[in-house]
Amino acid sequence: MAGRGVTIADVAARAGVAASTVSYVLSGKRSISPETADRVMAAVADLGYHPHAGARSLASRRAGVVAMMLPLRDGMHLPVLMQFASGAVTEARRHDQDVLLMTADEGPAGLARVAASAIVDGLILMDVEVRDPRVEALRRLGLPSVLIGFPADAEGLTCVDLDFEAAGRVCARYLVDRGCDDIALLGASEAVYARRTGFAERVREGFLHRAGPRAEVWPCPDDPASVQRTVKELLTSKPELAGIAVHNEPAVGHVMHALADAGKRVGEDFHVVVIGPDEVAERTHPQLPSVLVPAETLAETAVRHLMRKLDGLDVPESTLIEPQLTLR
Amino acid sequence: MAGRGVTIADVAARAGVAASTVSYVLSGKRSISPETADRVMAAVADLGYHPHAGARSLASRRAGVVAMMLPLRDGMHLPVLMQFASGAVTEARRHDQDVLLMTADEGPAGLARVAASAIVDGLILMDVEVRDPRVEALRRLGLPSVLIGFPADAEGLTCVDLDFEAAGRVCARYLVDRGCDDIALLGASEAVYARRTGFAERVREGFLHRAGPRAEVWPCPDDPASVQRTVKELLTSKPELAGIAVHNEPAVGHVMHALADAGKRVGEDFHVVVIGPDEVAERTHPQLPSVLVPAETLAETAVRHLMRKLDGLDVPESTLIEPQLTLR
DNA sequence: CTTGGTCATCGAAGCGCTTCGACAGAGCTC
DNA sequence: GAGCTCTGTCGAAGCGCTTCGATGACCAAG
Repeated sequence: MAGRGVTIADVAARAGVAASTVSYVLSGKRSISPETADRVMAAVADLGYHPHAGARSLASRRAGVVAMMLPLRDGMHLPVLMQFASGAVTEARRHDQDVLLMTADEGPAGLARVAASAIVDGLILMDVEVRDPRVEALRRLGLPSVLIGFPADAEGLTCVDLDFEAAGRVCARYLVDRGCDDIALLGASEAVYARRTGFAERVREGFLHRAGPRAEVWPCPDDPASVQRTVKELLTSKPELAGIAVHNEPAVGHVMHALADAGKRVGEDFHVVVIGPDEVAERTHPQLPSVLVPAETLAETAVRHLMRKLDGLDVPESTLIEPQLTLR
Repeated sequence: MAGRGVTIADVAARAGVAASTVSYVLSGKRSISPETADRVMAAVADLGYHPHAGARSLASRRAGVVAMMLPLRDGMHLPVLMQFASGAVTEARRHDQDVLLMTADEGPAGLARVAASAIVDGLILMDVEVRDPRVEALRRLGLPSVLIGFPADAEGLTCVDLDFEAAGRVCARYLVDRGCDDIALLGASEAVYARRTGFAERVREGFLHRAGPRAEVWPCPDDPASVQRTVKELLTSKPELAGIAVHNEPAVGHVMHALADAGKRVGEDFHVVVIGPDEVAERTHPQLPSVLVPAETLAETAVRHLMRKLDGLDVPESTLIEPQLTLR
């Protein structure tokens, strides 16, 4: 069936038209009579014709492929990345595009390569950091792109991310709604802030904004001992503390232990809410409510924005995805 | 710098040679004098030239891209998939190839599409099942490919997978070496067997082969209650039981609880070894030794085999990766 | 000195597609 | 019924590369 090397000429011959007519039927760029179009489509189906991607890209200067650069090396939470990749591919296919997978370690040179070789039409850059050398390269290359995350200078770029400030607000509200007056946000470790300033601050602002005057924010390292100590100090300094939001993935388990040690019964006389992946919140006992990074939604939004850019439409420079609180 | 649209003609002009000469310098397919080659390479560097992927693919009938079809939808352990993807991209880049990401839900039609459009030269199919419609499509299309996993009829295909029989042996040996006489393998739930018969049996055979006559294999569902019951029955039926291997990811945590309830102190008077991802074995207390699916190695091997096939070299039809036991 | 053989390079053809301009024929208008 | 404008279709050019055959330069052998 779908023979090797069915060309547009074969389709044209079978339908009794010129190759250009086949092209126009397929692209819809000129009006074609319904009868001709039907015959062409029938020939396409009969022969199992698919345009040669290289030829198409050469002639039309559109590859039909977008690149996705993921930080595969370290750091990011693997399942989240996978969800992201999955969402991006699915959405891209809806637009008849394929997705080329790149790793962040190819860096700016990798971007230059794909741009110059015209192997992709555009690019989605995952996990953008505040000072990211790739961003500068992107500007220079003029390759249409969408970033996940916000670099220091986002001027002229299209960025998508979770609305972390809203996430902070949502967590505060969750605790307040449960009658907690004294609450705290247990923040991330220094390492995280170092890489991506901004997003931690935004959580904190959202949290404080929505919480009462007796809310506090405590930074927190993530090794067991430090968490234990931090929680103990926190409880001592605020004896009325009734709820905390944890924005520090690796610390969540330790926090739960520390609270148990202090005699707090989470879910009853004490409330905890997590900002992080589902797995983290599900692994505790009891399971915790959480606000997660909505990887699929981010990916879909990013792809959709990129498609619009490729079509010459405009898109907002900055898009913030509304956080969702999952109760458990 | 890397201007938009630097062509081979630009490079040729700058180096004072014909375009074909540039091509030959770059591909090494004809001998070129060192002086000329140097001049050409200098021009390439100066102009930031990268060949147009589409043009190259059209002229040479080689896209320089391989597809990787992942089961993004469900089932498989996400982190493992991600490691796999990462390993594949890294290895592919070493061979100057890019990787196109596809999802398994495109099915046979997706394979037909990428084959006919010549967008990729070859394909890596992840998580192949015993009866997999994609395998048939693959045969029909004649697209060079490497499968991860073994379908029912692997004749003429190139397959790579973990050597599950060896994994079973390794686990048995671990327990035997620790002086356990009575040991058991706690197997997977029915659902897993239904999809991919074969690999569970192989673990079992390896286990029994290496273990003493008093070893047993117990199948086990993975909900908490069933695990609890299964473990209890197991301990009753074999009072001398001193170690078990668990080949059932979701059950591991429950097994540990059941053992604790029964008064067994794992790591001291009782031994447990896991066949599964690192995360599963690290999440328990104490952490357990485990044999993991070596995703990166599998990916690298698969890509390497595919490259050889694309170069017309031959590769073994079946490759089994040696399992590694990680002590903790 | 011819002849034959390498070696390094060139020019042209062609890969399969899109796109542009051209052009018949149909349907208007006046 | 002459002059329009539209519509639907065709043919040819050209996208940037690889590859094949040809060619000149040079050298060794006869």
